Amino acid sequence: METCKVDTALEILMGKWKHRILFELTKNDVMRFNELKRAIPGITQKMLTAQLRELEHHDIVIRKVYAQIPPKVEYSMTEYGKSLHPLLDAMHEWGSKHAIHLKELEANESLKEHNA
Amino acid sequence: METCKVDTALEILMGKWKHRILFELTKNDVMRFNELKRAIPGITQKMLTAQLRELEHHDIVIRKVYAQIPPKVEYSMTEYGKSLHPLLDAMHEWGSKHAIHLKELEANESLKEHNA
DNA sequence: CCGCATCCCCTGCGATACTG
DNA sequence: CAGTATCGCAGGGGATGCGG
Repeated sequence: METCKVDTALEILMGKWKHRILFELTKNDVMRFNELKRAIPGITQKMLTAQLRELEHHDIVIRKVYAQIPPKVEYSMTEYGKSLHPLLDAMHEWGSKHAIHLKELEANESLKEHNA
Repeated sequence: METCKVDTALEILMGKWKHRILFELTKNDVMRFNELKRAIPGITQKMLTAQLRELEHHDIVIRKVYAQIPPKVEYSMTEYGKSLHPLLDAMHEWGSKHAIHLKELEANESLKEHNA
């Protein structure tokens, strides 16, 4: 195998909010629209809808509509989407360690500036 | 731990070419500028430079300059950057499987269109 | 409650040309 | 060989308002 398939994985995560949505859906198995919106500070309705649609289109997330008033829509990960869990966990773990590393870097840089 | 650190990991990979660069640098331990450029079809000099600079700034990649004419610059991953290897592998592996899943999805959709 | 439509801005990226 | 400098555009994404 020669070609790089990392981008194929990244395509799924691409977009400013997709990973946050997935992160929430790994913590809570099933969530309603506004529940997600509240859980993700800063996201707009437009973006939440758009990103969810893309995830749905990629068969990562499933959308369940209850025909009632007021409307009720539930989102959850598909069985296939759940195959992303280990990956998300790994990224989360690496990210946590990197956050620490970042602080060290910043500390060093402010030292340099201080000495300059 | 409550906050999502997946984005911290994604920040490293963000940008159209970063993952490709890292992918090459996992295959070949150390590469020269033009060697990378040749290995990554479609990338421009500007982008290659920019992305390398960011990776360098994040302490993922190291840049070694030889003071000679013609110039010679070598890029390689830092020890710290190598901690990304397992993650990149995992993404590559998931991506490979997903590429197959994608074909099934497309097949289903063309079926739907055909029946419509 | 859930979502679509519209407008607009900003930046990521490409193309191209120039230097030590 | 290994970069910088400049220009320009497409589209991702924010703000806002309407609709079932």
